[in-house]
Amino acid sequence: MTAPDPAPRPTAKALLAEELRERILDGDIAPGTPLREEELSRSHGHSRHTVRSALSQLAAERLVQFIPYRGARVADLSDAEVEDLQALRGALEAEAVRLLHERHGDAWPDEVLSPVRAGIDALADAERGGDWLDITRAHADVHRRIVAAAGSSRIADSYEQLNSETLLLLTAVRSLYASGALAEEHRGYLRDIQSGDGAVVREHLAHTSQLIREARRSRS
Amino acid sequence: MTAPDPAPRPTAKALLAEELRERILDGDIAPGTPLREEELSRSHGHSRHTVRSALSQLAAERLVQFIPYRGARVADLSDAEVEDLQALRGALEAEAVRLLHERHGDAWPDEVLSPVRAGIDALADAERGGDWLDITRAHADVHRRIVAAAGSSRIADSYEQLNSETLLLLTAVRSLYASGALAEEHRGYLRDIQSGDGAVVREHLAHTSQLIREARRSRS
DNA sequence: GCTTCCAAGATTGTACAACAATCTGTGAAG
DNA sequence: CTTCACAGATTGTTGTACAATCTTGGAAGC
Repeated sequence: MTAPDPAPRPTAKALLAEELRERILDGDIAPGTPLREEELSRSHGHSRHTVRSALSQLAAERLVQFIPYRGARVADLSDAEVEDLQALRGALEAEAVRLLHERHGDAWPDEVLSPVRAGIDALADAERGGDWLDITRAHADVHRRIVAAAGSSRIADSYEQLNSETLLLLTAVRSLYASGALAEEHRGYLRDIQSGDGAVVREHLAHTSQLIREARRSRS
Repeated sequence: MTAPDPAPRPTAKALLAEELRERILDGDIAPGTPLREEELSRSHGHSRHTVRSALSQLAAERLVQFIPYRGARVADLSDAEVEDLQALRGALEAEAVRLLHERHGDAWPDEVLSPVRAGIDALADAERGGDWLDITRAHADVHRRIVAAAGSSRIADSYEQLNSETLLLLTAVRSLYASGALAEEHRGYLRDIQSGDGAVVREHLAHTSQLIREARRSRS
């Protein structure tokens, strides 16, 4: 009996997509920037065909927008779309929390809480480190771990996608949290969601949305 | 001021994807069937490149599974994956219902209810017609309209995707509902969800899941 | 001066062909 | 009966070419 595909060899398309995704999420390529096939082809040493598949892969992940005969550009979300995105994230995270409560009641076991706590510890480290990108990713990771704990791989997958998009829209924002109190805030959040109440999730996200909105405003 | 892209001309890739999607959802091509690039290329008169992009588009929609060097085949969901899929659908529809309740209270206005009622009427027609495929699609459409009414295009999009997948897994099942009482059942459902209670949604979906599970069992 | 329209240039979409990389099945060797 | 190697099948990637479409700059008309 063999394990089911632990590591399917990466194709050139996948590698290229990975590299571009990385650069986009690092803010190396700003939202709205056109991604020219010919240019990427030259700079990355792949054929235009391969570039095209990598781009359409990223388009499927919504990191780039692809319009026929007009090419691909790094996605640039409107305020309304940001709002919508957060609503969707809320729906998934609230459902994850509800499932966890349904299964474990008001006091979740360590096997559930531990990974999340580890994520929060990593977030605390990142905050001490002070690098904004690290903090953002550590923050996203805390939420991802909460959703993953619910055990629905499908919900976790969808959430993962959205996380990626959220990271993207945060690239334009360089200093969301001045305080450095994120880790502490999330310890409280982890305590509160054990009630299984979706309203707690939505309130938390609404707070984040608010910060994002302000940050975007101050920068346009 | 021009309207924002009402109808971007369809590319060959999009047309081919559309055609394949249609055939897959109609049950014309059974789950598990391999989709050979060369063969599709010949039979549809497109280059292998075009076939490949169409296939990877469908893979992004999860209608086909794509494994490097092994090709694409029509997706075939395990029971666990079906369960997971329903959980995700539940999360989205419950959130849509919650949003609608938040906005409209316990008695939703006609502008919200009308499209859904129209969908239910269409479902009733389909039931009278007796064609199983029509019934399934009309049923899916009722739920889609409920989610769409919530006004979050992002949630609606995600739900649409899942609907497509659900339709796919139903292709293997030819007689879910013997009764022909679907339309009536959904009039009741539409009444009940106006309370905004997600539990109503989950219960309804659980019922559907149960039927799907039995139907799959009796056929393997 | 301003708008309208057209013609290059730029960019993407699709095709054909070829070869490399990888999987799969079949039969020989043990 | 199992293991292994090899040939055939299939996918991954590249190169090139051309068609389809968008974009831009400027000429013509008001």
